[in-house]
Amino acid sequence: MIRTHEAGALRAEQVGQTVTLAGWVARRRDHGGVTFIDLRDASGIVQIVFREEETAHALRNEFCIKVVGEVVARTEGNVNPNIATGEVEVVVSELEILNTAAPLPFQIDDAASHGGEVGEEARLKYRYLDLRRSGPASAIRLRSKVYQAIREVLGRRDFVEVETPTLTRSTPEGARDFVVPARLHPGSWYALPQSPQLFKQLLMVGGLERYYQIARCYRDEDFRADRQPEFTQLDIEMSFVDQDDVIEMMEDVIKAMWATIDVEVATPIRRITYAEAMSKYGSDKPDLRLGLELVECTDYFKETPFRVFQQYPEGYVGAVVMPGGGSQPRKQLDAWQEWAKQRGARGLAYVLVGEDGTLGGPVAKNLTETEQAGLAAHVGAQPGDCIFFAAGATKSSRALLGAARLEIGSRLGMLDPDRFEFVWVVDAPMFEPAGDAVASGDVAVGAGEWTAVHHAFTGPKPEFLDTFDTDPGSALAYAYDIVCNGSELGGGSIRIHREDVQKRVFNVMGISDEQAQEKFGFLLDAFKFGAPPHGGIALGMDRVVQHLAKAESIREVIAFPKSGGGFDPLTSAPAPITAQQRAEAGVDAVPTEDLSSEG
RNA sequence: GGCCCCGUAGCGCAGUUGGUUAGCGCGCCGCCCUGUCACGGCGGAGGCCGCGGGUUCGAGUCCCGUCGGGGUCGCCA
Repeated sequence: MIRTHEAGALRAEQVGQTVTLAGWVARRRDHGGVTFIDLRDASGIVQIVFREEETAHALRNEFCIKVVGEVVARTEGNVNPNIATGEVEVVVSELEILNTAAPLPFQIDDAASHGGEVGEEARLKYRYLDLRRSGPASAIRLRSKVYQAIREVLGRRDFVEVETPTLTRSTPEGARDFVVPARLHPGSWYALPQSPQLFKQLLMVGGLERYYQIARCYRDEDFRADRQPEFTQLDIEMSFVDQDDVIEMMEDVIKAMWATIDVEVATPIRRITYAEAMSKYGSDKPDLRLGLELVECTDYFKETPFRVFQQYPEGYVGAVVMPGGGSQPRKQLDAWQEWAKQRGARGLAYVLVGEDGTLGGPVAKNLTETEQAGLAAHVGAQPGDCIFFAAGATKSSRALLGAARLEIGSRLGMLDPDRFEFVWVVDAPMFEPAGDAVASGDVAVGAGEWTAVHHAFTGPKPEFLDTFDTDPGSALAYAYDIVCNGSELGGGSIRIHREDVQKRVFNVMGISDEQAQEKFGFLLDAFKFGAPPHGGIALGMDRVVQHLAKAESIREVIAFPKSGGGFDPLTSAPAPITAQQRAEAGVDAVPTEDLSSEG
């Protein structure tokens, strides 16, 4: 080793020792006769002192240096309590510049942040410099700790870590695939996996029984704050298990992951049904740090003269209360209307509850006296509150109220970032009408009236085994999602392990036997050979670590993330290729048959 | 694909109802300084105001387009 000690590890115990340190110049304070430099390495910072004028003068920020010197105690009054090594300093006797540094595109030292936060564009372009900063560095280190925790738990439980192909064929998650030309088969393409879904099921057929993988997955979809085109899943599959077994195992993993930030997750984690989540929170991933349940009002306004609320019995009227919202100025209430319009709603009806209990706002006068009299009690509003309403189609109205609920929570500062509220959302429907979910036919799996809510390999709950194809609308899936603070960390299901059941599911989705054989023949074949009952789960690790790091974006917890449009600001990928590369890759091969109509 | 916000010095930002020489902080360069730790002092360099067009006597500022970034809805189970 070039060094004998780590800079951040020096304490009073080392006083008197001669040490060799190596690291970066974090900051310098040149007094002419004496120069102080904060030397930074991965372990932290220590102040080193140069007594001779000449040596230190040439040093600049982020020079990589090696020094030999004696650890001395700082005199009283010179101790710096702000750093871990503040009781000592190293008096340098030898300096070696290992590498100089060009002027920096932005400042690295934490203390320099008073010059302003560094923009993300600059940070990502010079991510290797960004990673020298304490915040980004600790996020990446946290991620590593979390992975270790996962491997410890799953190793202890006899899970087998298996790698699956990343050059594979298009799988049916429903997102757009990234594709890779196959040089040896011009006109044919690999797809990058959206998840190892099919492979992990095949591993169960293969008798592995307990599999996991920290797997890179790829989906060619538009960007969001919590999405990247390549992302990482903790992918798990188990044989001979029930929903409760998967959940129990996952809770153990979650406990271990949150223990890395010294948070104890209480288990068992509560469970709510999909139906309950939708009706109470207007979301399939409710944020339970917040009470503020939606209140169904369809019946309440059964005979209302107010046209907007005349939804009984087919439509929906619901409400959510904003505590203390009754005193919002008109301007703010108008802003809510804008907010709702941006979400595609016509507006957001509201009623203000006065301090004396009388109702105000433009909607109130349209309600009957009886309706007015009982309203506050029905929705649980107190004097001084504001009641927001949505009316119309159930799904979109609840979604609007659910979003309003979160907006209220965030405006009122009710979403404590240090709290973690977990919940399992279970009993989701197996299918939804295809028209609901599928706007663009190119990503639709199957051409039927129904599409899988989870994915096509999710089994029905046992009680729907006989009826799921005759009455797809009411069948519940044997699936579960783990949600934390309104963010879906992951989900899974008990899979179909029988060929006949799988074919019936494909049929509901409008996938013919021939098409199924063409796309998933290898899976159906596998099921013929004593496939065990199995199920599993996948967690989005970028989101998990984002939560643990309390980061604003998943980009913060990815070493080299992409920016909008899938562009990598560091390498400038994607980039054009040469004509020769095109020719060799077979990108321009003319397909002999057109598969576009198959879906 | 729709909508919203942002592009001004290396970085973070300000720039008034359009007005003549575009500022501030940090950083950078030089000199000074023996106890600083956000060291300090003096001096200095550094700008196609994202790009293209338009309006105007005059555009960083207004209009149109375009590119880049961020967010959001669609989409992503």
